[in-house]
Amino acid sequence: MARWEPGARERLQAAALELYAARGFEQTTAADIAQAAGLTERSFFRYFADKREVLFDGQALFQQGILDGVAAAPTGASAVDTVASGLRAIASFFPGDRRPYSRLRQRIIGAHPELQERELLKMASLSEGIATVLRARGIPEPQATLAAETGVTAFGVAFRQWIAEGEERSLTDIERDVLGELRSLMTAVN
Amino acid sequence: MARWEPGARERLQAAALELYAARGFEQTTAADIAQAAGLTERSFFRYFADKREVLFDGQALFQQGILDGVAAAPTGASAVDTVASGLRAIASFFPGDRRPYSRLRQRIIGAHPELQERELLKMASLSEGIATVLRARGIPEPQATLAAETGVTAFGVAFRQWIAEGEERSLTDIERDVLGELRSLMTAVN
DNA sequence: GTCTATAGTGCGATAGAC
DNA sequence: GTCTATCGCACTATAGAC
Repeated sequence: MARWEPGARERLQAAALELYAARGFEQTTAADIAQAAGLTERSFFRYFADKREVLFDGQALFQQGILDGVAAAPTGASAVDTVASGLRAIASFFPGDRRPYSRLRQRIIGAHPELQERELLKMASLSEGIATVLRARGIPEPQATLAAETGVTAFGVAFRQWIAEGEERSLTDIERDVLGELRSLMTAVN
Repeated sequence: MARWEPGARERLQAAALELYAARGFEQTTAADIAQAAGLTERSFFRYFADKREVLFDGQALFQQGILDGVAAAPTGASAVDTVASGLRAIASFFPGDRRPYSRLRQRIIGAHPELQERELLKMASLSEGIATVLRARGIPEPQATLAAETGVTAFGVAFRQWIAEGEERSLTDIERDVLGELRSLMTAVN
């Protein structure tokens, strides 16, 4: 038998999710998580910079998915349409069968301000990434930042709706509706 | 001479700002700040829940200022106009002579992800507060949340421009421009 | 005001894969 | 032998409990 089982990272993530859900974030020590994953506390911090980061490991992939979708928009598309292309692309990361997991994870994050902080930072980093792509496509400031942040806002609203109890529409459909609402909000004559 | 000088809270804030700017956030301990303010480490944590919070003491007033402005909008105004009323109201919190202070503070926050996290959480709380007022005024979801978050985005963009080097326009003027950009972004025909 | 748990870091040791 | 994952230990600082 090997000295260490493979998949330590995944075991740590799974254990953290479970323990955070069961006892809460603060009531769970890094040592608890490590032990549940068959490792020591020191190893936990080799994989994750801090106790929060263990819940955000998929972020890089998620962000790249959106950025690829943004880059795939036709040249000359408006800023908003370009960002919308990113949102459409990322919807495939959240198929219907992922809803229960997303719900659980979001419930944990929502219950702990420290975790919300981290999530907000990730979203801000995503906005900045999108704005950078937009600028590279010739969209000037402040339009690039406004379009990027507004798009991330729309994604957030759509995502929260997607994991709402009883919701059955796909994330793609919800995104489309939310973007429509946003357009009519801003164009209201009043 | 009094056993303790008045204004302990303010002295702690000033000392923290100075030390964070001089050596960085992580290189500054709570004890350092307390000592610079003539207090003990224990007292620091009596005033502020954690090392970050010392930079966000004005937040409650700031948030209330916006919410008052939102509440002051005429009944029946559109969601976006209602939020814009809040932004206009808060601009008076940032007169021209406050620019140097805001710049310094923002430079410190921008240099430290932990502080950005805290700021983002404060802004999220502000969004939620605005959305709550909008709902109370009869604006349904998801419009309330979209308008609130979009408004906070616009404020953020305007504020960052206001503290940019060389910028001399008032925050009010910049806000108006940013809101105009946002409107034309969303109404672009393309 | 003191006392304590825990987060998170630095560094050296070890044990297996190759 | 090298390389790398993991461990062990010492340590500081935060933050909360008493």
